[in-house]
Amino acid sequence: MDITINQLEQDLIRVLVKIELNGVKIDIKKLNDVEHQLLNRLQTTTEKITKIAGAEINLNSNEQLSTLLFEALELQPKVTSKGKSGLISVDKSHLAKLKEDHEIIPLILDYKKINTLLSFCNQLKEVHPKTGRLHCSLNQIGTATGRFSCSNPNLQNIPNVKLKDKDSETDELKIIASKFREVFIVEKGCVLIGADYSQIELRVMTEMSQDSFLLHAYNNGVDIHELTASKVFNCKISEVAEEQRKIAKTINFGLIYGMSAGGLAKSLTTITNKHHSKEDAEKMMSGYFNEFNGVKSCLEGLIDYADHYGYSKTLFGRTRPIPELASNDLEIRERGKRLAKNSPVQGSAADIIKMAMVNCDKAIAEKGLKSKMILQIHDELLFEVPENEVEIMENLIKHEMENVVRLSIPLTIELGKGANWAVAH
DNA sequence: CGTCTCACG
DNA sequence: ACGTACGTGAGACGA
Repeated sequence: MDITINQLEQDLIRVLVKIELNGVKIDIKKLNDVEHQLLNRLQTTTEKITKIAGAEINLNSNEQLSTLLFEALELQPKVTSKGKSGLISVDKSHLAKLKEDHEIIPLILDYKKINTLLSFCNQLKEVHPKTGRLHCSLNQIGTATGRFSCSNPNLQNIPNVKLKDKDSETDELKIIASKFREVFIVEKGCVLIGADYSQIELRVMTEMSQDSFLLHAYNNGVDIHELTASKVFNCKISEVAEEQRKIAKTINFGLIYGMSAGGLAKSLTTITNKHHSKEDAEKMMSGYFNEFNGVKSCLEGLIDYADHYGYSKTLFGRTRPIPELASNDLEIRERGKRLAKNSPVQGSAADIIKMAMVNCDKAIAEKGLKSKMILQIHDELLFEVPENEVEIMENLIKHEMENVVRLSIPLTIELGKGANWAVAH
């Protein structure tokens, strides 16, 4: 491991200790209110389901659920995809396909949703008796790529639901789900500031590849998904249709994941609601790599590097062993290639925000400010800021995060503030 | 303790 | 012919 990464992780320890000790303030009253609503809905939903099913059934058991749907109610599964256990999948994407086939399906989907939301209520209730705040563990060596993981409770997977106008009266569960980030509040006299890096992983990809189209786009404020669409569909940027941009966005995501034609096809099918074959996806990918040839050679180079050394490396020297590349099993080697492509991207982004955390902490201390860093969510930092420090902190955060490293393209952040996490995001 | 499901980036 | 992307944690089930 590179010495600068070792130093970074060393410096970071103090920052993480502070974040964990600071904790996050929780609006217990609002949380209880949300829980109450969920419990009510759980009861009515369960009653309806038992009535239709005609018997008590444990909906948390996929086995029992599968028996009910495909044997007792004789529903025809649309896709008979089975996991290792040989059971027909009954996850929400599969259930959604059966929505029209039986009145019980929407109820089951609701039940599952309510259950997961209740689990978040349970986790968030565990505020510390002395501080009255919620203290998670940020696990510094929690992941293979260099990110943190977060546990007890995991505050990096709190539902992030934004309501559109049309949802405001129809989908009650969605409305309840949207409350979860409102529960994250700050002390009286403080403001919550959230700052997240804009497309940091695609920017890292741009830096690593030095692809001329990507460099140009990020240096000139061109919408990256529109650019991608114009290249893949061979049209002018101004002529890109909404759906084409959506597809391009999926391609850009896939790029970061080390996409395969099959994976892209499935994802395209889901987001467009239209079937896309593996061949479709293959065409789009070759179209993409034809244009963005800097990206193409970069990805090939990443595989060669990991193949040669047995590990991948980020822009700043963080390594990840990839023994999968030496496997005799073709599938495992394919996975190794995806890891070799993804890890440097995800890892470099992690390096960048970790450096920014150290710098923000240092700047806050040097200026003798009372503001506190309270959470990191991969590409986002949250701060609890006294009202009289808001302006100085906005400038400080923006400056430290955007200038933490000098790349060929700018790093930009989006900053929001308010009484809770929902409005600060 | 492995598997499945689902929440996040 | 088949399923199908990267990184996590929590919680339930069932062997």
